[in-house]
Amino acid sequence: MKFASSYEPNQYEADIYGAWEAAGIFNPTEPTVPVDDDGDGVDDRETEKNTYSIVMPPPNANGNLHIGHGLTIALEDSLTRYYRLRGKSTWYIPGADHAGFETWVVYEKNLEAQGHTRFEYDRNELYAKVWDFVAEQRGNMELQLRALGASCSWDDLTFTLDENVIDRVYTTFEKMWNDGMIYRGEKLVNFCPKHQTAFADIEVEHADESGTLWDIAYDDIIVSTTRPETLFGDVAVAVNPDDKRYKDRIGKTVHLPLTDREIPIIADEHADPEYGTGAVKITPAHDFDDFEVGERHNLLRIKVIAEDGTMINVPEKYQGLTTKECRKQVLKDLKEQGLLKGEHKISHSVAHCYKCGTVLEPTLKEQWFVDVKKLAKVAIEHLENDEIKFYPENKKKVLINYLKNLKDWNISRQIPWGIAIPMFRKVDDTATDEPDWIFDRRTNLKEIEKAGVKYVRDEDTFDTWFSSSHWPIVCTDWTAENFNPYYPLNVMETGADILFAWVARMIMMGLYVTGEVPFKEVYLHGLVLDAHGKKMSKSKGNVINPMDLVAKYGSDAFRLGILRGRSAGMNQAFSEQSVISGRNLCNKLWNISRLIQSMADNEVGVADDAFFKDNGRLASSETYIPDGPDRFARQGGSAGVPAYDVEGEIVGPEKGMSDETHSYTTDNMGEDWICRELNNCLEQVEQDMASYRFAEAVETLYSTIWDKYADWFLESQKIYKNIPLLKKTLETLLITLHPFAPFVTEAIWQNLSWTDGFIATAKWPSSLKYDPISASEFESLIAVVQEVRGTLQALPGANNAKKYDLLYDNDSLVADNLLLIKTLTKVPATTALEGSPRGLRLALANHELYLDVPEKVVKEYKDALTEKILSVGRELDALNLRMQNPNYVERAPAHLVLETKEQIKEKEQLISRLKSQLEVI
RNA sequence: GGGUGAUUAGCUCAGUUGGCUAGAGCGUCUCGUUUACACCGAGAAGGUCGGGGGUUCGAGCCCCUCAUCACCCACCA
Repeated sequence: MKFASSYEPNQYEADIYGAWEAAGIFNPTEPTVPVDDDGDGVDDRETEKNTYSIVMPPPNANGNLHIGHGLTIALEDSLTRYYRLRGKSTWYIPGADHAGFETWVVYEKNLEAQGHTRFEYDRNELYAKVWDFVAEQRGNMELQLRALGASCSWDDLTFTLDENVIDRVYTTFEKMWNDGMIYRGEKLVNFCPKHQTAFADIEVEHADESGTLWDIAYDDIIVSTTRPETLFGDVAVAVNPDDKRYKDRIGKTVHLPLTDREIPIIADEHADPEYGTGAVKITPAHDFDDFEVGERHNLLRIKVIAEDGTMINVPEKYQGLTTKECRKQVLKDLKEQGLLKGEHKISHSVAHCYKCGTVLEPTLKEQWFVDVKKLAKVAIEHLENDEIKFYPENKKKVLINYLKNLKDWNISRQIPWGIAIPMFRKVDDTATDEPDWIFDRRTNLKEIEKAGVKYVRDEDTFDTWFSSSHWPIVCTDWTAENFNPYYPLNVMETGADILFAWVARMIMMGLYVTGEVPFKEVYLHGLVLDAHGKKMSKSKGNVINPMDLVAKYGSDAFRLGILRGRSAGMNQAFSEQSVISGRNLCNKLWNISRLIQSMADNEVGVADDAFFKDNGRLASSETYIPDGPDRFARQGGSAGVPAYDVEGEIVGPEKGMSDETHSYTTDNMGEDWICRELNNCLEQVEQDMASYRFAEAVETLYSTIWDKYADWFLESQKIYKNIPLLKKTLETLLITLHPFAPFVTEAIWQNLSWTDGFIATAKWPSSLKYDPISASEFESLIAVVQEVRGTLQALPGANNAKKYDLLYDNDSLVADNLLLIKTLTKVPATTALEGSPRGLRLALANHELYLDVPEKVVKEYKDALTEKILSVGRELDALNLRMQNPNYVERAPAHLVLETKEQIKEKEQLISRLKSQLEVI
């Protein structure tokens, strides 16, 4: 007997994971390479796949997992294990992210701490340094994934800087370049002066801040600005074409303060007559709106702020100042000249670097852009064609809406840690016929030569989303030539917060590269918030480390807990209580198994159980038969009735069903009932998994295991001991729970004396056979037991259960199950009533049951009885009211009306019985 | 300004196409140490489902409206 009295996860988890991994059960069974048995050079496989593929959103290679990863793994691994048990060739592909910018920020901080800067090294040196830095840290997160039980195929781990990834990205880029979808443009980009890199729009964080709006006189026209220092870059003043105040001035010029330049007054819709003075200065090189105005009016772009945040192209006096210093100086000078006409406090939103919080500077830069129009259009078509199903559903609409308004995508980043952009610029001016830029994969070289012309490498790297958008393609090793049963993926599971950044781009890229959508379904999870529903953040100090929880309560408890109460796309608070409840369930299941194992150990023989004989594990002797008539008590049947299938049809004349694992029969109501409940549970879990309702699946399992299996079935089996059925039903529960709680179910499986192999690769259970009539009669018995218990506890005094006998009269359900009822209610005796009724009648419509309580106690119970009659009366009134409504009788479904009628009859009967009891008192 | 979601028990949340007395976990209260489990067992209290209106025989669920909260996108000279 190996079962300890409680389940200690730490004793098992690491060993179990190690055993799984060593056995290679996480690897897919269906090959990715073509199968060509007949040698005709064509892949023999059908296109219909018996595969299940899912990729892991790659966690940062050199980081630790946070609670969001914990949720991710709980979701993805539950799916993976579920489909593995369902017999699919399952491929859960793990990944590690070089996390371009994130890692770079951490590394640069390190570098600075050592008194160095990035400018001391060239790109190749920096790349190598970061590579080593990451290599040192790497492995932590992979260990943590194992601790969470992720059943991923480790041999196939994909790192975002793997050669095949870079290869694929270059191939796509080349294709886009040739298709004319890549262009180099000088545009305004959000630039972080601290990190010296540009961002995509999507990476920018906006925050409302208070600022100052200054009114400055450009001759007689007053303009308002929050950034006076940019006035040196002004090239026009814009007014609204409909603004009567300035109508006559359009086309004229004004003098730009602090300079000797004249700038034109132009008419543009951008100027809002309602805002400020209605006149706005135009600085195309340093403001997004002004950039567009500049494009419309063909204005010059004068860059006055350098990338390091200092002033350039300005009068000597201001040259080299930081923007902050310059603003101060400009304001001072304007004031002195009497040109500063006013200032107002305003609130406006300011763009910040999402990493360091520095205010981003709109900066004119030459960058590589992807023309996304075609990509977005194709993606929208496929989305509208319903080729991808979204959970939650509404995200599809949100995504389409985003794609419709998508602007060209800046893919250049000025960070060494990333995939180099494979473009080279011509330096040899003499070869004027050659294009200025050429594509070449030799990015390890600073300089290349082609047809006698020299080119130098672009020093930028790709936006990580450009390469990540290939994730389903590179992870599954998709190629144009071969059939790949794993592409498209069955599902893409990831955070709702990266719907635009990642999911949208994977769809566009998948379609562009493969012509197919990259996945069939998308499940998006929300944020895991702290216990009070607040975002977790380091600064708030409310971050919860998933590894702490795993260490404290076990991996399964964490998984069960984090899945509980969570639904697709919703941000939801994390509750440690749920984890504790998960831990309790694991322990409960452990003890259930312990009990069943001990029953099996003490079992004294099941003659026809071939399985055990074959295994030679069991010493046979006699069947245990308890006292009393209970052994084969089944209403409407007797021992050895034929087995029934789910619909209640007799499927075989013989007692006993042959099953792959065990022969079992159901011999009493409780056994039929638990089979029915387990079938319901199975069906429910299957439906829930198909529709990604993880929390509901867990909930169903929890209540089936605890409230049904343990509380009623196992309690009843303390009398009956139907060992083959106990084994069969336990296995059913274990396998069904395995996707969510892999460790404890495996630990039990390995401890049970009769099981073989790993539960992780067991066969998903099929439904159990039972007698449905008998099953529903067990519910009557439950109702009887509950009424007895409830009444006993409501009686005055303590320990009533042990004081009063239960009397029954003319009640076959009770008469046939005396021992069971006695055991479950703990009454001292269950006795047939002789003579006239006495004691307290139980509030059950269809049963003649009394508690043998003395007169005095019955009288003390009078108030409770009166209250009971009143409450049943209220229910009866509601039912009668319903029946009195002719529309209900006519229009509601017949079965509902019938049900109502029956209920009325039942309540009336109950009331009359209780009333007669009251009269006696 | 555009959009999305939320509002159900003390707390965190379920509640699939409308159907009977709205559920769970944790918490609270009462009782119980019967050798599977105190990480336990039995019982109980606790909700006019954010407000208002509508459709329907019937609304937590559908429609309209208001309120509050959260998030996303755009803009803010």
